[in-house]
Amino acid sequence: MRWSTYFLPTLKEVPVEAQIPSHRLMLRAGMICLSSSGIYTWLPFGLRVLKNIETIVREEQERAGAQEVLMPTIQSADLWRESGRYDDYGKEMLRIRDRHEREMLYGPTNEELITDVFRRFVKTYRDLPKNLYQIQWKFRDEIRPRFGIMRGREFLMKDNYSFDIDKEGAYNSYRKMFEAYLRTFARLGVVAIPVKADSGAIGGDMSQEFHVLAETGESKVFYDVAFEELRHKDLASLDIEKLRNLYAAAEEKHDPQTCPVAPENLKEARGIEVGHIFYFGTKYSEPMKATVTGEDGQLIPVEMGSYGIGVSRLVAAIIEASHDAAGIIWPESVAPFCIGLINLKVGNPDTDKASETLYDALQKENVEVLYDDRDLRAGSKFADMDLIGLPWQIVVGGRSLSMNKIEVKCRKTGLREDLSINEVIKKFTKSTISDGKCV
RNA sequence: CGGGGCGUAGCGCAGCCUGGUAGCGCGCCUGCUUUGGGAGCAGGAUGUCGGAGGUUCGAAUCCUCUCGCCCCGACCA
Repeated sequence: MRWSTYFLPTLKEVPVEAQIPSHRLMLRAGMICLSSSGIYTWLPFGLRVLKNIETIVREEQERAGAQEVLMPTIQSADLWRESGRYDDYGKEMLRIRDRHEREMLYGPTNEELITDVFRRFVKTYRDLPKNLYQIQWKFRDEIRPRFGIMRGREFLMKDNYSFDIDKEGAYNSYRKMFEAYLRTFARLGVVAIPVKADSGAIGGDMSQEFHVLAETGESKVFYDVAFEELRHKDLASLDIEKLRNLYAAAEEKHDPQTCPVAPENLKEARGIEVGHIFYFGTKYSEPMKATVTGEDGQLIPVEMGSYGIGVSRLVAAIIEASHDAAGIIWPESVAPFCIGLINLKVGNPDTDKASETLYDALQKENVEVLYDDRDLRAGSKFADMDLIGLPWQIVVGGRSLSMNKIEVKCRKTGLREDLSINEVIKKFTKSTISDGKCV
């Protein structure tokens, strides 16, 4: 992509309304713009990140055996009356009427809908277990939206629902999701700690929240220091069993008296909730009559669990966990582009030629490159590139080019090296996988 | 919903108290000079002062209403 033609409106000055780093940086990096309170338009650069996260979440859901569906955003109030939640949910639920004065709502979550889908088709224990997921926009009419996308009213969420014949099956589904979540967050480049938590309005007795550690997190969490190894482990070496048994708890659930972790191994931090998994048994299947015939011929309400990942919130959470004074530092797995190619002297035949050669070669190799071909001063281009946080910067300028070298800078470490054009191409094509992400 | 704050050029702000017909920085346009970390000089464009009503000879400024946004609290992926 050539920056000169790309819709990427960066801001030099910090917008006043934004208080936390992710909100400021998302506005300054031209990722989102406010439409109305808690509701945002995703601009091209931000949308690329959102899509990248979505892809990883989707891949890990499929790997764990869940199947994708897409349910409507607008739902009928009748279904919610069946579960009893139409009256319970309160003002967070956006209620609307259609032209026939029928009561509708914009879904804040989808247990009722999925239970309805399930009960229509599944009648026997032989068809269990099932696990269905979707990635869909939700709306919760928060009393006070804040922190940009972090706490918006409209948000993109992956939600899935497991159906099992008995409690043991349900726990098994739960465990699979636990593992899928650890894998998902690890791939997204963040450390997410699974903490015991209240299951809130949705109900149930087995429930964990996944929190990305960041100073601006909304809740306080306590956890075993061993979780910090997550940061340094690759996927293959994740020891799920060990992680499942480590201690972590939200502030409300943490009791220093009974905590099994020695004080010197107990860490305290703030976290951003990006995922929530819980088992809730027959809370919906019973009132909504989602039953199957068991081996003995009796009707049994199915055992359910539900599992959420805040996809749009993750964009902000990742930035909270990965930025510096100059801007965003994208983990490579979610970066909107792998490389930012800066031509410092647009119009100069030598830098133009070298830049175009690199741009073409990398594109041919399927590496995602944002080529800054704008005719601006060096300082602005460096500042913009640091702000938008692409993992690698390739700088083509007179200084190094006079020695037939190109400068390559790692955004995260700040380390630079001078390479020949061919070495640059080799460096990035060798480490590239098919979808254009650097490894 | 309760408490506080703010809406003036694309962005960040001053002007408001004490009414006299709108300004600064950045950005934008033109030209020249500059060219590896948000350039310099010269010239230029841009505002129904959030909206409606009122007071007044005269309102960005005073009064009333209204809309929007932000912050603190209870609530939440």
